[in-house]
Amino acid sequence: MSASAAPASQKAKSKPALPHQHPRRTREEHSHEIAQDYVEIIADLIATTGEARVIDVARRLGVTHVTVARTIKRLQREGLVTSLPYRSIFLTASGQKLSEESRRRHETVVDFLKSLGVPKVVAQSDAEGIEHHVSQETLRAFVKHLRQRASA
Amino acid sequence: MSASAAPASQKAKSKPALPHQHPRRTREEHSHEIAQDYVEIIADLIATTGEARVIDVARRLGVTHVTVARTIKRLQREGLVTSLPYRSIFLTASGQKLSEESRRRHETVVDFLKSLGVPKVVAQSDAEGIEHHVSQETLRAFVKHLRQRASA
DNA sequence: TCAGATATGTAGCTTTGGCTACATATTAAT
DNA sequence: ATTAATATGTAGCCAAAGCTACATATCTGA
Repeated sequence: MSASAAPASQKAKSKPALPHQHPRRTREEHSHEIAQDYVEIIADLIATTGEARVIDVARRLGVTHVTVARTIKRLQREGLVTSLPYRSIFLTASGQKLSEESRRRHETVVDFLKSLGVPKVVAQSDAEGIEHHVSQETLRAFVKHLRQRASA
Repeated sequence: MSASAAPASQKAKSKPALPHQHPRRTREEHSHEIAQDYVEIIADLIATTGEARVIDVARRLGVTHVTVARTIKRLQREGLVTSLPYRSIFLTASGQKLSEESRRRHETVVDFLKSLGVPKVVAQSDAEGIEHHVSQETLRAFVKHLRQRASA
């Protein structure tokens, strides 16, 4: 066997230097997903309980307060939240914006899945993972589908 | 302001000790997603070029060969692949199984998105992220939708 | 008020998934 | 058969996200 393989169907030569079809699941993407989860949760906590505390976020995510505290620092660095020692967490303008976008997207995905007959609980659960990977185009397709359903 | 917040709507007291609604995006889940990506790519490389080399996997993922080599070691530890120094990578029985499941699921998601009118390229791209978060139930709903479409 | 409960912070460890730089093996070509 | 190109491996760095253990601050209730 050669290092480059003797291509069967593909093309012919060794390394056609294919442009990597997808940079994809980079570390960065992942941490951005986490950022979205955080701002979504923070916004929700503020809306429903009046404020967002580290411990609440931790409970929601099922991680320890230490993890949350450290991540909050990162989000602060990135300008999404503000926080002071022993105080509750606030969203900056851009954090607000991101949380709203995320929430809207999240809801669309949930509604869409439910419209397919997926049980509510499952839809909510799946949406949390799916929402981060739905492009504008796909989201629009979801909305279109929902509208068709609605008008039918 | 109290540490526990004065709940508005939620319930009442401070920390109702809500069971964390979702363990979710744990580190483990993430590395499992990566495992699936790897076995999918490895299976595809074997199918299309005859063998899977570290460098090919690296090109497909858009990462360096070092990252791939280390991850392959992990997958080997986990019993999904076998590999020997300077040799190509093989899937174990369970690696095979996982790759097939992943591929099937991937294809279903792509077909489903396309059936919604999402452009092929976008569907493929989105599917890569979405496929890891689609539960059995949701997948079944996708299939059902596809069948209805087909018979319509 | 002050003591106990709860929340937050800090130190430090682990694994994972990125990377560069450099060494070595393998393959391919002359 | 050597050499040059390519692939693989190793060492070691980084950041993120998880953890436990322990210290400190804040809040609440008696």
